[in-house]
Amino acid sequence: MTMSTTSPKRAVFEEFAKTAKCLGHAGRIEIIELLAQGERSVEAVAERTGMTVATTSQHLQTLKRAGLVSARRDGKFILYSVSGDEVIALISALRVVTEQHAAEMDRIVRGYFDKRDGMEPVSREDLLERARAGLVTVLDVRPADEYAAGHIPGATNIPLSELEQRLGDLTKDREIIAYCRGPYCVYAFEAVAALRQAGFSARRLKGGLPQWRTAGLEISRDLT
Amino acid sequence: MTMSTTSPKRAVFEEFAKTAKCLGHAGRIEIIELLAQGERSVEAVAERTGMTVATTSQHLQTLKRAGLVSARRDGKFILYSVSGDEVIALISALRVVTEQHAAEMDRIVRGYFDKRDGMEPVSREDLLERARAGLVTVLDVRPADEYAAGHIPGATNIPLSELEQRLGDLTKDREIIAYCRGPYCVYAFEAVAALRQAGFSARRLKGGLPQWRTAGLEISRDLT
DNA sequence: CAGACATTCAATAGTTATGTTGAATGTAAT
DNA sequence: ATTACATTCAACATAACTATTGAATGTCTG
Repeated sequence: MTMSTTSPKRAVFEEFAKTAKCLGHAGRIEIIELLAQGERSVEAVAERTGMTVATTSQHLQTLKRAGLVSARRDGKFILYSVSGDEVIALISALRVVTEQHAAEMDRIVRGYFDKRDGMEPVSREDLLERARAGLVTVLDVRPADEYAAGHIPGATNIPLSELEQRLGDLTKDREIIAYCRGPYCVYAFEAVAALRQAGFSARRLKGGLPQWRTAGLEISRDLT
Repeated sequence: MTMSTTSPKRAVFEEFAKTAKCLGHAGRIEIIELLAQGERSVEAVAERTGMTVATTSQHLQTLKRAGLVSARRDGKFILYSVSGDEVIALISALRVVTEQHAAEMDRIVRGYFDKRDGMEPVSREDLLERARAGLVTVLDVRPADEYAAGHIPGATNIPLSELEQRLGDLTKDREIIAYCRGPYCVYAFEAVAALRQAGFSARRLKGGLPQWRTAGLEISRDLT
């Protein structure tokens, strides 16, 4: 029953492996997470990640070959972006598995950040209780239009793309709880990482707005 | 703003990359898909994949180190199994991205199998119509207990683990449409691949039983 | 305890990935 | 055209991964 090395089945697995191999490099994952926030030029990516332009370009081409990112030309620049939501779902799944299973993860995160709060998300019940008591800032990091279409009551909206510039809008007095679209969305993860690096105490809501809605909890809406 | 090479952010990405690197090898992906069907000994995996026992053992240890598979001792044997459903979701996400984006994929699959039908799933509507006309065999490849708890009317149940031995139960006269738990379940993919290799005409249902249920379609149940 | 067997370890050679260099495209302005 | 600039290419040294071999470990059976 065992086929030769070039059995069709093996060839298919080989393709899967090629995709995975692309993600087997910290720099490339960082690039994808960056591009998940919006399209960027090679130089912009290089600057943000600290890699040289040539190296960045090569990584971007590797990602493009695997179909994970797409490129378009705009004048002198070539703008890269992630190819689709499935790619975001993929690295989210990667994140979930890594966080669940790699015990080292916890040690690294806890070593650098606050001892008490790791990457564990906050439950909806906890959020409601503490928000009512005024103990936390609820932060919606989705784009403004999605926020307008419906958000958790009392939540502040700062899209992830503007977070860095608007850190001054936030207070360090209360813990910040960030949320985005759902368990397969990276925005909240990114926001928490950025906020902690900036000295804030931050965690993310378990799930996202769709799950909040499903749980039958209240939603605010901006009238147009 | 650019931190040194050992910034906490980079360290986190490094962990993600470690997990992904594990999947960057066709043999290891094949192992995971095998173990997704049930726990197996090193030798059993080696035999099925055609790798030597030593090589298989090393791959299994790599997977274990990354938390993707777990091991337990049973007498002389060490039985490996996937660590959890998140792992299955991860490789399913990998599969989705690869199938969507890697153009090569199609060429490989179409080259080996029937020209007309690739990997595109069959819609619920198509399935219903053609099943009523007696044009297709609907195949439920989930474990027997899940089948008993609810299945598509008229579906035949052959759990994936028994499929190879029970190929004789199926007819080559009609196309076979396989389904399992849902878009994040690998069973149907596996079944279609196996059936095609055995000379059957086979495709998979888009989604799975939960989606069927959600769409408000009829479900049969075995009485206990 | 001795033998059989499943699995793992250690060392090695061949292969592949990575990041750096400096040069080569290709596009937009002068 | 010529210049400036963003990106890519090509080639190399270094590092990491892979499969093989034969030996070592640990568990059951008689």
